[in-house]
Amino acid sequence: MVSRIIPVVLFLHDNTQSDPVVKANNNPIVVFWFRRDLRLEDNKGLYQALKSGRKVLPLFIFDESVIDPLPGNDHRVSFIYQSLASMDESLQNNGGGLLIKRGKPLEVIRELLSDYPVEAVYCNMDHEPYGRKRDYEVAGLLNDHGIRFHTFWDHLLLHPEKVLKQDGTPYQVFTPYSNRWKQILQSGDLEYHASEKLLKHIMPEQSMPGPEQSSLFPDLTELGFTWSSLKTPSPKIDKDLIRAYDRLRDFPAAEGTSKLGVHLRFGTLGIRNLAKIAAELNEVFLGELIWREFYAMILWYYPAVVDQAFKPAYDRIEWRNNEKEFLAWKEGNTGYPMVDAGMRQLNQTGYMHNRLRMVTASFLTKHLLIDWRWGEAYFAEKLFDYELSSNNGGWQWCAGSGCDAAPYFRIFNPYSQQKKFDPQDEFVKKWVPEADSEDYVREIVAHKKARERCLQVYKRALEATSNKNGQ
DNA sequence: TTTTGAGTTGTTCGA
DNA sequence: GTCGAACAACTCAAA
Repeated sequence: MVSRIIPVVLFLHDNTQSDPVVKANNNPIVVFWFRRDLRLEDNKGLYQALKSGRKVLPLFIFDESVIDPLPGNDHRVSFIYQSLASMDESLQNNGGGLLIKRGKPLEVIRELLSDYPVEAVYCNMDHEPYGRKRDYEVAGLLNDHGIRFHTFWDHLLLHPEKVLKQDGTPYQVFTPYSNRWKQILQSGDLEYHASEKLLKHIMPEQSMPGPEQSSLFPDLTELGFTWSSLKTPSPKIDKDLIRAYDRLRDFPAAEGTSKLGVHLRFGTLGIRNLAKIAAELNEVFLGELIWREFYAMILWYYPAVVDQAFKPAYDRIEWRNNEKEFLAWKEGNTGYPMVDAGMRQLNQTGYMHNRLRMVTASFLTKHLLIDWRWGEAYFAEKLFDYELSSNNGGWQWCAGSGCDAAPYFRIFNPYSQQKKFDPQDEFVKKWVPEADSEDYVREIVAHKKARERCLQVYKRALEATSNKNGQ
């Protein structure tokens, strides 16, 4: 396996007392750019900005290239908007406010530089390819203006470059990664950054230029969106749930999972505090947080996994990709109660229980032989807590194509899964009430036949590859 | 350098 | 009903 390592550009400066290029008749300010860290508490980059000795202009940009393709009532946009509004309220109480813009980040920031005497821009780093490219370009722009760009590692606990094998290369197997990760974590990194205590350094709202004050914070409709009707899971950390996580997490009817993914994804909950609690209360729960870091690390070092199998051999699988069957899967009409229950939960709530994510993903890739990329894209569209690295890692794990993936002959039996993890049919009945009746749709494929077909197709693809490589 | 043990979440078959 | 082995072979990680 050839490592496809892309160059890393870091701007980790602690020295904020540099010589700024500022406009003559104005006091220089610094900008804090919120992205996926939508909270005022324990926000590392914000903390550093507030400690810079300058007034801080808090900024959020609705990135057109991200939100334009989304449907008008996208629940994630509503969630972001709501989170911004809540931060804005707190900032108002401190005499400031949040500046909201819609556009292309590079252009918005270029414009900002002409409106404000910006001395430096602060933000927390992004681990995804798009965000890294965006920040690289912004860094270039700021550099051209002699403006410093201070970025901090906040979204994840450990930077991918901190958890490496002894030979300096990244891990590809979870368990040793996890062991090393825990080892390193013990030596710190959970420090609290009390950004919320420093809000007096926020720029007073009256000194923000603009035609009208109200234009600083536009309505959701002005941004081209309407409110989503879906419910937002609470960001509250439920300690009892975390204590019981290893016992209850596999039973979807038990609601034994935290549903905090969405808050980690948008940063409405800080990872440091959660990891601290997890480390104290439940090893298995902590393990899930480490999986999140593991897949982020994989995406960091192997960005090609976004559209390629981590194990190239798996890109030779002859997917059937039947559109009708894909539609039946999406709508939760496969005739397999466990699969349909999961898909309907996703469609109706924007969430799917982890156990069901595996069952439905295994069914799509192995029973229906539909390309994992199709399923991944559908989850990306629907999941409230969608995060590229975790979603991609999970799908490639299920399809067998990922690093440290499930062996391809491990094909979930939807009925065994139901019997084991929903023994009273509680979850299934909730989402597929007609499952027992004659109205229920017939099985789209017979399990045994589909299983054998999958084993054949996978085997053929993998043999073909090893032959081609001359063994 | 070589060796060795191990690797998220499962299923099926036959004794 | 229960239990262990087979399923496939490979690559990783560390000693």
